[in-house]
Amino acid sequence: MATIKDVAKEAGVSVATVSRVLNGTDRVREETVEAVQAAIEKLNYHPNFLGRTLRRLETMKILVVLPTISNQFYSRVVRGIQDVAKQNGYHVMLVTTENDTEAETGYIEMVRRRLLDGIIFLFSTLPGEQIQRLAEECPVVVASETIPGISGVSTVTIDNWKAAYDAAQFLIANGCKRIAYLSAGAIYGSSAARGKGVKDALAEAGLEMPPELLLDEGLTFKAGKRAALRLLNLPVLPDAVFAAADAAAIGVMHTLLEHDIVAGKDISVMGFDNNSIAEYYDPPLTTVAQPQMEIGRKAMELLIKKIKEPDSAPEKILLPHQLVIRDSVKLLRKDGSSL
Amino acid sequence: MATIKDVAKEAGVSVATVSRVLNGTDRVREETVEAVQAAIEKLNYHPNFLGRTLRRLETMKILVVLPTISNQFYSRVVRGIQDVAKQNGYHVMLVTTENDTEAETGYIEMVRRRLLDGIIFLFSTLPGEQIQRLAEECPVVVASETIPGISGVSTVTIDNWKAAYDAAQFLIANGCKRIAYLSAGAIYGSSAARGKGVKDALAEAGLEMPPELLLDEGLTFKAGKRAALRLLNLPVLPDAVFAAADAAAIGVMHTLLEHDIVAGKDISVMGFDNNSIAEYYDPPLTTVAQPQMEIGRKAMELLIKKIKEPDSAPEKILLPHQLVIRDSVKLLRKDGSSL
DNA sequence: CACCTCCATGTAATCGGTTACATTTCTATC
DNA sequence: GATAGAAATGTAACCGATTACATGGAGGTG
Repeated sequence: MATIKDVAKEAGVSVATVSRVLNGTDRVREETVEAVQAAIEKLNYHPNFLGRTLRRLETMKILVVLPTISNQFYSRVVRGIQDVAKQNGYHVMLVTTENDTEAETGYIEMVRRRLLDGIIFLFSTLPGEQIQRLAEECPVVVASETIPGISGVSTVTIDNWKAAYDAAQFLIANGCKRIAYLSAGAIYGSSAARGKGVKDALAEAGLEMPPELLLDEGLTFKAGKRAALRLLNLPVLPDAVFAAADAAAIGVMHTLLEHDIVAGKDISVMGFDNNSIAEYYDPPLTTVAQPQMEIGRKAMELLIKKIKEPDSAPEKILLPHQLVIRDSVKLLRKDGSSL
Repeated sequence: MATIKDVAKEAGVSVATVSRVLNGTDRVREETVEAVQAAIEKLNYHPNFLGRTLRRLETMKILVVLPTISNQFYSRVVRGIQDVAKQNGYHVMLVTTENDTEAETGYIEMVRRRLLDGIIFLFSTLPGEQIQRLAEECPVVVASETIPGISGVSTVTIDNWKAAYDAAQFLIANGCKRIAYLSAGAIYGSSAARGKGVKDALAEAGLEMPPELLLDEGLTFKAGKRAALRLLNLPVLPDAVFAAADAAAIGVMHTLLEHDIVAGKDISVMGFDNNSIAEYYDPPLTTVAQPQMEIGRKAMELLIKKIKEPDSAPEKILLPHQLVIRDSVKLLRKDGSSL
């Protein structure tokens, strides 16, 4: 592996001159530039970033922490992050925690130890206080997900409570009285907020949420299938199932269909996120859309701001959500007479 | 940001002693260890990795290049990589190229410049020769995908030609004579190999592959839908559609169904990869399974070998594939009389 | 020709660690 | 109590770059 010294020797100049040619920071005579470039070419030299970043104390790299990569929702958020990152000359690296707290700790150490300029959490298995502490030392943004018990960290999310509240109200307006809610349990802060939104909407309509309709099997397709089986074992089926992710909602519809219960006709089903499968499944799924790209873009903008001005105050950004009405919810009045 | 010097001063020892405490490389008196640890605690010190790796010339980090993260296939391969990486103390970082050659070049520079110990390509937009050149300088493994025109680089794949050949033979054995093949065009080397497998199987049965049945719309759900529309515009529909990815096969089935053509009854459809949606779609999709986790594991093993012994010879590993027969292919003899 | 200026380049300090080697301190032995 | 050897710690070189400052030579001016 050639170093700057080898190049300098080869070209018959000092390392400083080579560095100047590499960075274009200072005037160098044309012939010298050519000699250096010839040496670089000949030795197939590539500057070692470590030396440079050690000196400059910035890496132009940021880290995004995801729960798992097999999720279309996150892939769109990441796209948004990458957009803004690219415009600003940053490289984006992704890591998945796969529920491995130890590994995640390793990754955040990389930020602490200045191997990366900042970090965006789209999820975390770590306790809020640890993230809080990290944020006091390094640029940190939390996006899409909320982490209980943190303040002083910039976040970009939708209003999960309101989104679920709106969804539940839509179901209630269409005659549903018993609404099951599928979540991923306590790991996801957003799940809890959404649960509360459903409960509050029900309460406002004078309804309640019996505990047997609160399922936290998880939010994958398979989890949806499991949840549906549990619902089928109940003495009476609920009027509606609201799942905190589209994949789970589709799992529910899939299993119900195996028992000849058709979503949109015999029962109402709603999802969350508006993945493309929601549009194409049969029946197309009514769901809550999040502005995924925009979440990513804003998160990266906040992170860059924090990198450039470490002392700037944290911001909490709420982006708008949207109900996407398709065919999986049984409408009370199809003619739209007074809905 | 505290440095090792600050800690040394605080603890009243030299930087060397602090370093020894941090790395446990040498004997240090118990009381000194405690004093240093107290200083570290007090200053909230975290060693800067750059200094260390600069000296040691290894980062214990590797990079995985993916086309996109919204693909379950890759997520399983990555899981396999992460398994082996973790056992060996490596951290795994992911980057997606999103068809951005320039960005990808940036990432491979990180490896060249020793910011990372090695790189696994699950895909690449770069010309084969560039990867070839990189592999001569740094540890590189190509997995799951093949890149045309490279030698001297370790690879882990299935036999894509044979897998497609087997799939086509299965279709032919079930009476299909006109088989459409959906691929992603020239970017993916595996697509081409699979195309050749189909063609060779057809040729062996005395059949041919008319050009209008060779579609390279891409391999997403939407691409499958587009391809189906093109097939529907043909004077006669093919007997079978073989897509080089499950998502595309399902897109095909989806659009055909909109025209009342039912896969498994009116037409045969096969996919590739055996994603979980293949199992749960209606009808469940007949497909070719790849040992995704194993591909990832083997790839990481090869990479570690290459990192430890840079001069070891490259290996080309072929892992077994498997036909997964479900209901999307119309079987000639349902009783199994002489299949 | 002396002197000043400017340009190109070299020298050496520096970033934050690690580590070979040197030095000091302690312990054991006679 | 002198001395050898081991243990603990310090000193300084080093990893590969960047960059402030020093230096030397060319060209211009009076």
